[in-house]
Amino acid sequence: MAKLAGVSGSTASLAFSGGSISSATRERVLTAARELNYSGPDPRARSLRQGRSGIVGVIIEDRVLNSFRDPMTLAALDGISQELGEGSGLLLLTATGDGESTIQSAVFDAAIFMGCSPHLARSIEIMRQRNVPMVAIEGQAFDGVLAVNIDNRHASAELAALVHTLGHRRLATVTLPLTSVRERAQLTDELVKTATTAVSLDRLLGARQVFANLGGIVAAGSSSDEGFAAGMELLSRPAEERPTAILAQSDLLAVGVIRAAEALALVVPRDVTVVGFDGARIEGFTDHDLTTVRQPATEKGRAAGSAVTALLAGETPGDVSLSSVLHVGSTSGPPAG
Amino acid sequence: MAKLAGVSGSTASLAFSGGSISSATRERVLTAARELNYSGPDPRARSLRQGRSGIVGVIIEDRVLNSFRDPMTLAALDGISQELGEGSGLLLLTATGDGESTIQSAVFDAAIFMGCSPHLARSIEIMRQRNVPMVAIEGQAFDGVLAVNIDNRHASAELAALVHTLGHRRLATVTLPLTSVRERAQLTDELVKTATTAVSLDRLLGARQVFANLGGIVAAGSSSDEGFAAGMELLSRPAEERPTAILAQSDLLAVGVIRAAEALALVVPRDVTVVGFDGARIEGFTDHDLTTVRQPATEKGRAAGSAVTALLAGETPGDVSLSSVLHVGSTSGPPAG
DNA sequence: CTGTTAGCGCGTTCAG
DNA sequence: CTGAACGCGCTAACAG
Repeated sequence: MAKLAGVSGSTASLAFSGGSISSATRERVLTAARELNYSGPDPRARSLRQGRSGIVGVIIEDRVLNSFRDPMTLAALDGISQELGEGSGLLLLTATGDGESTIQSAVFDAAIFMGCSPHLARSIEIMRQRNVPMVAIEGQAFDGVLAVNIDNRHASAELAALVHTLGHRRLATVTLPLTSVRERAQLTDELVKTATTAVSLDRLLGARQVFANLGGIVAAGSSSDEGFAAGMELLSRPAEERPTAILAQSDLLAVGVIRAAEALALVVPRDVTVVGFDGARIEGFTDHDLTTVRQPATEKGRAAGSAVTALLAGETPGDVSLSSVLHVGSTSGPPAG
Repeated sequence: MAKLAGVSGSTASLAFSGGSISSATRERVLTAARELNYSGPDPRARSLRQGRSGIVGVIIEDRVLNSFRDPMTLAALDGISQELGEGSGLLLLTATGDGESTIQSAVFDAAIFMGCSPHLARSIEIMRQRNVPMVAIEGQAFDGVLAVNIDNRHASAELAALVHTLGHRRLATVTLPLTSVRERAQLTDELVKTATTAVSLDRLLGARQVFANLGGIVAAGSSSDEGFAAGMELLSRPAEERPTAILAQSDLLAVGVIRAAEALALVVPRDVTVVGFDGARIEGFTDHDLTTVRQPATEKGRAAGSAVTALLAGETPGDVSLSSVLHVGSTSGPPAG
């Protein structure tokens, strides 16, 4: 025990954690510590004793690269980080949901799920037993998990209504992945039934409030490449069959769809209306002003962070619901003819 | 002690950590645990006892958003995550270098610095005393910190040589930030002297091996907006004074410079040659094939991850140096006239 | 203001 | 293969 050296017992503890102690003694302790190459309390022991580690777990279900290439997810992470400050670290855990992951053996005081599906039910169960506060950002509702959501369904319906008002009747959607499978596919009812990703499902259901049987393509992720591929598939048809409007579930997808349209010599919005979702500022997309819904991405993170803080302080904050705002840009217009 | 319940003492430990134990007993322990709502060993206590937490700290000096908006940094993080696998979590620590940050009190077994400056000297000192293995990705060399680097200087010189060979003699550079100050500025010798960011400095020095007094602008970050602003500043001059080539220290900056050129009605590469650095796939930048240097970004992360694994296993791996490869695209050409 | 005592929850001995 | 004792490094409470 390094403390017994120069001075005394656990008075050292106070010296390091800034307890009430005479500054003379504190000096003595600190110099003694230096001579003995003692660098302050061991974080592990401290966290055992205090029952707190200052770590907040952030659980994502995909690879790091895929998750944070999406500007909205990254913004949310940034919001969390801002709100929690330098006082606490963010423990990034990727849980694909298969076996026992680190999530069960890792040290953290609270958990934030970012867009996670119910695959993690078992992990959640364990954390609940341990009394670890949990917050889910746009995840499926779970008992004992505080939810931070945006009005996906409503906003999506609003966007669809706009398109409907413009006069469009034959349209298609490009959705985000509905499950953890990352493969492009036709949007079928069967697929919808097995959907586990709340965000995608809500946005779809919102759109279907206006266009009941809306079909289209499920993308393998949120990128303009995926949007391009889906766009090519949807728009490579004779004008009479081709959708006159496409609802993409993210701005990145929408940008890809627009590129596909241009590659097919179609003019947006004259030949086809394209709308997105997110309100992301996309590098190099300056030719058009995308019609979309702007969601408060950073705010989601902040709200989650502040909820965690409150929960750790023993308070009992309620669910949070944030709202997005419609932005009518230049990529939507009445159908041709 | 939950264990004393259904069965026995600390035999439970073996049941959970998979020690040699009769599977009958294990079953008994596990069911008893379930009934008692005992969810396995407490991570905090376990980590104290074992001296291992399964957590690797990743230290960045900027906001989360700024750091990971850069595709290279994100790719490196992904590489780390891939290499370490689900077995260990990544603890994201933002250390601006001011006061005592979480870095000193956080629980982790090893640390990876991503592009960190010597501001963290004190933190590093502490971790060294604690015997926490450290790896730096493109950071300044530090005693006891394993370095994972790419050949910034060499690659930059190679790129500059290409431009020189093409016949350019009047040029400018747009560098990444040289210090932790995020402000656009003229590149002065004074600024270079106070530089703390190894990457930027190395790339500059490499270019100066070919163009001795190369001047230009220090950007406030790696984004096309910054590149645009710098490009406007450099290119808004009469043709006789205007640089005929611009060396940007990142692809995002280069893209911005090209946009600035286009905004000024200059044609690339006829009126001005623009080269980047990174080899990033940039969303929506498809008109040009950027002349640049492709660096192995994911590899950097993997190398760091694998070094950490080795260090934790008690091995003593050496520094890693990865090399980039020149890519001659369509944004470079001989000077006009 | 300082020193003493008693665990935090677990992994590891060592004897049975 | 099991059960009992000990200690990891620290800190909350209390006694001096």
